[in-house]
Amino acid sequence: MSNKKTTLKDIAVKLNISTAAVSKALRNDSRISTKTKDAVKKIAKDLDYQPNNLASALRSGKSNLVGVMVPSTNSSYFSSVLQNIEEVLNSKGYNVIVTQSNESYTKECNNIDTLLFTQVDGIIASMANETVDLDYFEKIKSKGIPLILFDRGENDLNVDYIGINDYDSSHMIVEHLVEQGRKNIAHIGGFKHTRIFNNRIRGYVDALQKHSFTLVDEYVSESNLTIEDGRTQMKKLLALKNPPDAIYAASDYAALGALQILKEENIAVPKTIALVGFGNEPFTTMVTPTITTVDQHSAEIGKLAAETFLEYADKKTTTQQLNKKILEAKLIVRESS
Amino acid sequence: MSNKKTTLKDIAVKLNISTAAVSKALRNDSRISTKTKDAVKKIAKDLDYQPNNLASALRSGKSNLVGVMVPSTNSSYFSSVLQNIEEVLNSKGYNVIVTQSNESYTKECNNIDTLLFTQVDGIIASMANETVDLDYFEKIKSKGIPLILFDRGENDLNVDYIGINDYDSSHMIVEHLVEQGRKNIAHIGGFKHTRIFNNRIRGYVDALQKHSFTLVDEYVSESNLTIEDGRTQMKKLLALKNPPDAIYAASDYAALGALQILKEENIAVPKTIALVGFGNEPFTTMVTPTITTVDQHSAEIGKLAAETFLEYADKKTTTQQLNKKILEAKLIVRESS
DNA sequence: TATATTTGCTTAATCGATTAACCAAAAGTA
DNA sequence: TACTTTTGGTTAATCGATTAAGCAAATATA
Repeated sequence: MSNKKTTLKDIAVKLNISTAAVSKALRNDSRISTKTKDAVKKIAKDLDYQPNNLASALRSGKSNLVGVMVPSTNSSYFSSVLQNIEEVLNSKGYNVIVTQSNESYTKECNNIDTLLFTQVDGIIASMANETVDLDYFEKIKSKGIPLILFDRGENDLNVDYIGINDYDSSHMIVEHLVEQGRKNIAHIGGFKHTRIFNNRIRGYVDALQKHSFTLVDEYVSESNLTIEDGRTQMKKLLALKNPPDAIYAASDYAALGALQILKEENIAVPKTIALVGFGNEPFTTMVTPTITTVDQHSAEIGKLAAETFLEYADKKTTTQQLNKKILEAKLIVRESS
Repeated sequence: MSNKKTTLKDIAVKLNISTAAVSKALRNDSRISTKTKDAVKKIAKDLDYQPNNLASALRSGKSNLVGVMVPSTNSSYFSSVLQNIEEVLNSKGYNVIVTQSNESYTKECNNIDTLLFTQVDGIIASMANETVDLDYFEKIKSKGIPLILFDRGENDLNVDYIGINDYDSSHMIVEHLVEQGRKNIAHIGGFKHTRIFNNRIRGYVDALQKHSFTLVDEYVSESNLTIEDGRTQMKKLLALKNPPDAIYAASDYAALGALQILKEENIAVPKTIALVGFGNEPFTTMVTPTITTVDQHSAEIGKLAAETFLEYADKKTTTQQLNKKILEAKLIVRESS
């Protein structure tokens, strides 16, 4: 019908008052009479008035938009984090813009530019695996926009970080496998330059040492931890003259790849080789055998990330520092170990 | 350092020219000298100037923001659609705001309000399962904002729609099962009030008729098609005095639930009972046996949805009508059938 | 009654980028 | 030389909502 958005002016003209009065009436300013307020609200409803966020955002310097950048929304972990961020922020009047980096540094830089261009009030991000150069993230800081990192973070940026204790998680896993009587534990790991994977590797190495196991170099690999990577690394491990009797993969996807190979080779899991993944992806309960894994408290992390942003939300100046909120991960033992 | 965003004015002051000149210089207006342009661009770069999108959006009436609403990002189908929408739109200078309805009608209404409030230039959506009332979607239309539906659409809204041919897909599946010698084919279906599920049910019924099979009422059920629903329905089917020898589930999740029960009951798949899902979720290749399913061309649908929006993007008036783009789904035969 | 206070608005400036309208100086043309 | 055209800008209005400042009328106070 009207095919045109209603503005404050439309209401003002209709009631023959100023737009200022209309604006105040809608925000329940005490200097506007109840009579006028009621009249304004009635017309507003009739005309289906909705405030133009762009205008108020421009005026107030606040867009009420928060940018979230994840490697991919297509993992139950990130999807759940996202959902919780959205929930918390929506309840506080913020909207969320989601962008995916697809683990690409270039895409990540573009996304950051996009978010800054859109005038977001803050950015919550988990870094791409290949990201090493932090210039683009520094750019966010230099514009005075609060930056909250989760999962894949970076100490050197000196901003807030929310994640689990990866180092301890590795200990937990190794401990568990040792308890099961395993002697030769291999680790299909992520790249060392990504802090969380580095921590998992360190945790693995130190836990072995704690139990006086010797570290076999061939037992540790670095990759992107995809299903395909899991398959490749598993094949390599089986080809060793002394193959391991337990595998700890730093992602459920890699664990799944490993499991596929083990099944193809008719190797009994967990009898001959035990398997542990990381991330508690839903498919770990769908396959046979179900895979032992580590839960990363995605919901909690999403909430904490959002709440951390909110702490900065109404301050005019932003000064951030390294402030870590670390949750304890939870080992979920299933059939594969 | 500066902790303050650079504006046109900052550049203008530095060069002692008007902001209008700066604006034109940056957009390569022919009425600005090369010398001035170069000077402006240099300062812009030095000060790390980034245009305030809110201001230009307000002025031009275009936010360059497109809202996307899906039931959930946590499915490979929606995630892939999303990724492709984003890709196409980003390349044309648009940003994407993603919201999830979690299959809730209330959340969907809130999301629509949010998107309208944010002044998006268009909305691409797939409806929640429980949505029956179309008032909120009508609201989008009445504001003159282009609306593109995909997957879960609705003819009565008279807007563009992109999806697969659900009716034909059911035929394909039944055809396939009949070829495998199956006589008693059950259907774990979605709710009839959702058009796509209704079409799948109709396709199933008509295909049975085509092969002169009698329709057994107990063989058809309606549910939300979650894993749990799949388990429940499968149990019911097994409890019948004449259980089916083939299951066609309208979602992979329901198919997975059914498979879990079949395995628990030690029923051979596909020997005793064949199983077909819908959606080609990655886990269908991860379980044992791998599940036969239907691919919905998520990437293609995402691209088409984005391109359809772009057709309206620069027109001042929007008049939409029912305009369907239907892709043929692809049957992917695997071990379960 | 005279002054102070409160009520209920209006006016005008502002946020930052864009653009129509305008103008002075330089260059071109007859 | 006298007029036209082009060049290279400037001024001011605009998008819609918000808000500081102002002001007249109504009400309260002494």
